[in-house]
Amino acid sequence: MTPVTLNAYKLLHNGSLALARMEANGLRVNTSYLNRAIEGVSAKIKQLEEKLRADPVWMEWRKVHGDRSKLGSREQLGKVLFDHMKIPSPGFTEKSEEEGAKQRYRTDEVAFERIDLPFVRRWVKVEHLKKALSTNLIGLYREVVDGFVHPSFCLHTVQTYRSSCREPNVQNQQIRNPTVAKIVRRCYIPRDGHVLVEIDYKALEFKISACFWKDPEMVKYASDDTLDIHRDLAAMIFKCRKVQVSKRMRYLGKNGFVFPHLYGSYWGKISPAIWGEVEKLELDDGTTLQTHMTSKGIGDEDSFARHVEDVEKKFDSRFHIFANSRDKWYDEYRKVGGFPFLTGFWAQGLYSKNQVLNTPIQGPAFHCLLWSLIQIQKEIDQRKMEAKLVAEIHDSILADVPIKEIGDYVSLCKEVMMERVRKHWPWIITPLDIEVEVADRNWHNKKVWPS
DNA sequence: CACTGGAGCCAC
DNA sequence: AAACGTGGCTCCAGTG
Repeated sequence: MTPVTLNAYKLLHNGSLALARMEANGLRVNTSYLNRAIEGVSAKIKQLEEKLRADPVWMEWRKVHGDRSKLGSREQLGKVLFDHMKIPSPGFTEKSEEEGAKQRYRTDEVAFERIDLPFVRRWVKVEHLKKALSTNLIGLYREVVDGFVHPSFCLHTVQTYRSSCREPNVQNQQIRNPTVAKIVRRCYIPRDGHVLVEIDYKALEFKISACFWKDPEMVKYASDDTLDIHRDLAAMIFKCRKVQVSKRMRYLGKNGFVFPHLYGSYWGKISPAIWGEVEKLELDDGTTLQTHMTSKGIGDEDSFARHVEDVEKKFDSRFHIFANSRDKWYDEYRKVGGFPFLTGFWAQGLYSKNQVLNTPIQGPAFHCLLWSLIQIQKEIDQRKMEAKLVAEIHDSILADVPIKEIGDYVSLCKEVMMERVRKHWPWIITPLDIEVEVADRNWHNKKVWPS
């Protein structure tokens, strides 16, 4: 892949300079909290592991694996549960299917979910804590210098010309699991007299998808504040009214259906995961989602799969330009051996069909953020502001801003991210919108900033 | 002992 | 026919 236009070259050049400034700034870390968190979580893990070792399942484990027994070994646990305790197997991993490959049981969370044993429940809990401890807490500790951490942001590693981040990766700090998110994100704090301001583009990838496919119905959807594609698809999938869609249901609409479908997955692959969640969810009136679905004539996994297939058809007939353009786009790639980006790059070489559908959206979506980041850094310098950009997470910018500059910083970002970038790239034919969050104490306690 | 691949989990 | 994309990071198992 190559930046084939001057603008594309400049974007990477100036982008690297802006990211370098960000790296130099660094994020402030609450080191005394970090130390306490490491101690606290370690103690909790130790305590839970003692309980695990007192459990009959551990006796069985010892019988099977003897002195080689390792509490952290998924493979060993799989053998204990599915071979020796005769618990129904969740099947084997994908690689196991390959010629001559070793047969390994699936040992992910879903595989363990339906096993109602205290040992297994506790084991999964310990794994969550271990992940937070080793990756997020100790991984951070290792990189802190004088109370600051300076992650490396790269523009040269990602196939789609997105960015990546390492040592530590602050682009994958936990946020979904509330308990763990709190432990992890409290490490990151603003400088004295500052707050952390995080500004993200709302539904950026869906909007860029609309711009890319030039589907009028998609553009309409992406341009109307009162419409919400993820919520509306959740309502269709769960056969309920839009107002009944909870946060979790919307999440499933977005990550369980809309994105997978936009990037080439299909009902047979995505419906089982959503169905698995139906059992756990309730509607606002207290009825379980499962009961609700049954009352709508969808009582099992198979009928749900057919229903999702139907939703897919409705999605494609509603956004028919999107649905019908995809094959043409892919055929053109196969003829030419490459494809252009809206941002002036050219992708050349072997790509799978789904990569050909995803890359021209994922890349340019990030480029909107990168272009904005460059401009915002430039303005901060010119205006001699004290605000410091400290991180970027694909569609959001994290800054460490003096309290007295919050107003100026937010209006600067609004102007750049919503107005100027559209003047720079006229192919952006939907409005762009942002959400502002401010954290006065740490990255975890961020609150939506009314605007 | 260094290294690699598999499996899994975190984010967008 | 096949079947969502991009990363970083960790632990374990196995190899030389």
